Amino acid sequence: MSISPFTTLESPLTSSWSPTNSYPDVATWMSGYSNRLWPRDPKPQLWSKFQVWEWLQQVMDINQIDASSVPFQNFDMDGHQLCGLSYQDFIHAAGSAGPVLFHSITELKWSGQCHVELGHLELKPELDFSCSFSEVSYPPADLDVYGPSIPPIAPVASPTPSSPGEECTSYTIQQDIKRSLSRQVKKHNPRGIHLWEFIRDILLNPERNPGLIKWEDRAEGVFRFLKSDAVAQLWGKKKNNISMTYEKLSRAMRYYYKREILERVDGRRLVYKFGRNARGWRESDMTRKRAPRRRRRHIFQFGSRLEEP
DNA sequence: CCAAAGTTTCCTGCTT
DNA sequence: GAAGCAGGAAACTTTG
Repeated sequence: MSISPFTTLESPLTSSWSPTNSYPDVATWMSGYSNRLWPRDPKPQLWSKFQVWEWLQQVMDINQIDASSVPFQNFDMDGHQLCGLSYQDFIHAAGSAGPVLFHSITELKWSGQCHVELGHLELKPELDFSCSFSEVSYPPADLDVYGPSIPPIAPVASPTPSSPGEECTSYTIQQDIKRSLSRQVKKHNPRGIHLWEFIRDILLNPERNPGLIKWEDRAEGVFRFLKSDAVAQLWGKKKNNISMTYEKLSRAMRYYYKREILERVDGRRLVYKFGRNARGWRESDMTRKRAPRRRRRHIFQFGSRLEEP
């Protein structure tokens, strides 16, 4: 059995997520993935690349931002590099989600241990924040690992302009966050992450994939379930549905054929292939995103977005 | 309240 | 015979 590097991470839910705990390695993995454990190192400057990704995913999950709208590969950096990014860098790297991410990391840098949940932001009533960000889609038991809610953005947000004369006031950041979230949350997204995105994220995160799914043909997007029941349990945990089975999960997968998110792979059990409407799984997507367009202070390229199909 | 999207659940029949 | 696949049908949850 492969032991995930997150064995040391503890979660109050790890021992209770499944009545039988039939997949301890999965449970361990889950403790970091969907139980929303914040990276334990309170100083973001000390985060590993993986912790940066974890932070990224959690900020987007919590604020119900469509994960596919932010190129994770633009954040292929450790915490030190992340903390060096300016407000404009975040805009370039994450587009409309940039203000939210910038605010989150700014809070973490200053507070050392808290993270931002937009539902707790003290926004002016006249801003007409119609979306309910306090309504997170995770069990309340998960929330206590986050620590206290964050104070208002204004006193601590202190963006670093990328160039002289580039002013970023807390007011404009707050406006950006408002606009960003208005755009993001309007997208119809019934229950958070989609199944195919969940599968894709497992495949793209080998560090956290303890032999659940593997690529059969990386270039063609062909993959195979190694532990179908474990993946189903994981998906069920994600959706707060303990009765999820591979049979049900596979039915949902088959619905993707019609939408060309998946293509049929005949004659091979547990094998699927990403279709033309699946985004963000190609290696070429990632390498293209990293190619520098112009000289910047940091080694990563900002500004490109994942292609829409 | 309604419609739509995206599953979830159940089912029958077929294949490996 | 078990496990998986295929797809119809209905129900369900969430969002706009």
